Amino acid sequence: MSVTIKDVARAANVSVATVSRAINGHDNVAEAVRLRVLSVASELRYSPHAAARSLSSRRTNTIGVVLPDLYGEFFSELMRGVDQVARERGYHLLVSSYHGHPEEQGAALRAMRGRVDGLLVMSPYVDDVGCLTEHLSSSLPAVLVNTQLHNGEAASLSVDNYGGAMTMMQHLIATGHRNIAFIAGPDNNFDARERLRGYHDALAQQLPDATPWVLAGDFDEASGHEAGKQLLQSALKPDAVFAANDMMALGCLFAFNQAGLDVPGDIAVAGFDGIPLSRYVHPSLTTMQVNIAHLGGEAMNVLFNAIAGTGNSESQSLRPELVVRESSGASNKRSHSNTS
Amino acid sequence: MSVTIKDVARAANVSVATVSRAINGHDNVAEAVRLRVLSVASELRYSPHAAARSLSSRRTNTIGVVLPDLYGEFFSELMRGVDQVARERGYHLLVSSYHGHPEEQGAALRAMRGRVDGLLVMSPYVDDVGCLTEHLSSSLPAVLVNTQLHNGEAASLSVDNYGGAMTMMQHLIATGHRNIAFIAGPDNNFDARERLRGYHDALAQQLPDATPWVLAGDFDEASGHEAGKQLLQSALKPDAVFAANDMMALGCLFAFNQAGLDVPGDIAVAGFDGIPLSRYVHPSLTTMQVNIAHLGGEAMNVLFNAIAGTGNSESQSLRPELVVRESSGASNKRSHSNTS
DNA sequence: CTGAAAGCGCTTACAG
DNA sequence: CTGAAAGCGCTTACAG
Repeated sequence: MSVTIKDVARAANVSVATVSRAINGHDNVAEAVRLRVLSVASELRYSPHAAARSLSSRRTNTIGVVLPDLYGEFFSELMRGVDQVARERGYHLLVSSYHGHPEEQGAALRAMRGRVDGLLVMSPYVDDVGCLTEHLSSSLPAVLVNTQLHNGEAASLSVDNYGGAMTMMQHLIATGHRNIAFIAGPDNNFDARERLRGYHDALAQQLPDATPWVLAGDFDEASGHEAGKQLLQSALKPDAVFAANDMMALGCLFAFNQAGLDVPGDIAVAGFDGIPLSRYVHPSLTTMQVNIAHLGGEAMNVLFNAIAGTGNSESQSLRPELVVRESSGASNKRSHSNTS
Repeated sequence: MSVTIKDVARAANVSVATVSRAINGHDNVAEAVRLRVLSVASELRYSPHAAARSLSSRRTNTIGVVLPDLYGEFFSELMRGVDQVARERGYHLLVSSYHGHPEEQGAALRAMRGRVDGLLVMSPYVDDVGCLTEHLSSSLPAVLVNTQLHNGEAASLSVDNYGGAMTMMQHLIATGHRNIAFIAGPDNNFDARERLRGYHDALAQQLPDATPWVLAGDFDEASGHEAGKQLLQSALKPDAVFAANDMMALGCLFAFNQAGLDVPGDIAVAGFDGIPLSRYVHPSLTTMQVNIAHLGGEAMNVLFNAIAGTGNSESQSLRPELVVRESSGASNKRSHSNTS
C-alpha cells in the first residue's frame, strides 16, 4: 500500500539500515550514499511509519495533553503556549479530554502509553485526584497544571490563586470598600477553593470586624447573574462584589446594569482570570489577569526538562496581575488598553 | 521497565495470543481464562503499548487534526464539535498547526503516517493548497474543512460564506441602507474571498446603481478600527458597514463609538462569524452566525464514514444564520438572547 | 478454545 | 562506511 523503508532501500540499492541512518541524519553514511537515499526517498514520497519508529526507538516525539475539556477560553489560551513550545522542539500534541469523569481521565492517562514521551495534565477537580495518582505511571514524565497533588512524582505548575485573591481584596479595601461580598466557584474545584480562601484570609487580616459574605456560584455567567439578583434583594447591599472568576463577575455586572445600578458608583465589581471579554464590557471589568498561555508554555518547558532528566521537579507558582478598570473605579473612558 | 503483554501472559499462565484476545474482547476465549487474564492485567496495571498495537493492527484509533493555529475562538469552537464526536467513537486526537507555513503543513501531513487513521485538515489560505494536494496521501482518508480544493480525493465541508454574505446584504438593503461599505479580509483567505464575492454580487443584483466600496482588512480588530477611522474621514459617509468578520466589525464599531457616532442611527454595522463577543458589545452586533462546533462535528462524521469506506465524498456546505441585533437596528434593550 | 510463529516497519548494537 | 540480524510489543492467520 504505502511505501516503506524497504522500498527505498531496494530503489537506492542499499540496506534498510543505511536508509534509516540517512533519513535520521546520522553521520556514519557516505555523503554520496546519503544524497542518493534522500533523493530516492523523496521521489518515492516516503515518510517513515511513526508507530514502527516509536516501537523500536522508544520515542514518539509527542506530548500528551490531558485536560477536562478541549474548548473554551482557558483551553484555547493554554494551547497557545503549549503549542508554541511544542513546535519549537518539533513535538506533536496528542490531546485528550475527560469531561470531569475520573474513569475517563484514568483511561486517557493509560491510553497514552506508547503514544507519548511525556504528559501535561490538568486536573482542577478534587474528585479526580485519586484517579490521577492511580494512573500516573512513574515511567512516563509528567507535569501537573493547576492540580493540587503533592506526591513528589511529578512536577507541578499552578496559578497563585490564593495570593491573587488577596491582592484583589487589598485593592478593593484600599479604594475604600468595607462591605465586600464574594461569589464563589464550584467547591470541588481547587482554583475556586484557593480564591475563596484568599477572600476569607484577606478579610480576617485587613477587615477583622467585617463578616464574610459568600454567595454560591459555579463559574458560569448565569450563576453570577443569579448572585447579583440575590444581592439586589438584600436589605443591606455590599459596596463591592468580588467574583471568583470573570464570567460570574460579568453575570453579576449585567444584573446590576439591568437594575439600573451605577457600577462602580453604587457597587464596585471585580473578577478573576482576565478573559478578553473583561476589557470589552461596559463598564470594563477590574480583574486579576492570569497569563494562561505563559502557564502552558512554562509547563511544557518543565516537562521537557523532566524528559531530558535534567531539572528539579519542584512546584512553581505563577502570580496573576491586578488590572484595575472601570468597574472598580478606574477612569471612565472607553479604552482598549489594560489600564493597570 | 513497564509491563508488557508477556508479563501478563506469564503471570496468567497463558500465551500472549490469549492475553491479546482477552484484552481485545474477542469471543474465542474461555470465560474463566478471560476473567483470570483481565484480573492479572489490572493487578499488574498493564496497558497495551499503543505503537506496538498500531504497528501490527494497522489501526491507531487516532484522528489527526491539522489546522493553521491551535488557539483562538475558531479553533476552540471547532474542537468542541470535533472532540465530542471523537469521544463518542473512542478516538484520540493528534493536533498539529502550521502557522501559515506551507512547508510545515506538508511536514505535519507527512508526519501523520503511522499515527492516525484519518485526517481532518483546514487550509483556508490560498498558498497552502498546492502543498495540500502534494502531501495528502491517497492511502489516508481525509476531510477538508473550509478549504477550496476540488481534487475529488477527499471529502470537504465548508461554510457557505458566499450565501451568508448575500443574506446579510439583503438584510441591510431591506432595512433601508443604500450606501454599504465592505471591510474585506485577507485576500489570500478563501473565506474572505467568498464573503467579498457575496458583497459584490448582492450589490450588483439588488443595488445595480451603487458603486462597491471596499476597504482593506486582515480579519484583526485593529484593521477594522483603521477602516472605521478611514470611513469617518470620507466626505460622503456610508449608511452601513459590513465587515468580513466580527473582529473587524468590532474594531470599526469602536472607532464609531469613539467618534461619538450613533450606531445604528448614523451608520449600521454588521459582521460575520457570530463570536460570543458580538452579543456583549454595546451596541450588540448584527452578524452571520456560523456554527463552528457543528462544522467540526460534521467533518468528523464525514471522516469516519470515509474511514469505514461508506459514504460518498461529496462536499457539503453549512449555511450561517442571520442574527439581527442592535447595531443594525434591533430593539435597543440590553439582552442576552440572540434576537434573530 | 489455545498456542507457536510470522510479521507489522522501523532502529541499533554488532561485525566487518 | 555498510549490512545482516535481532528486537521493539503487539495482532492474527494457521494448526490443532
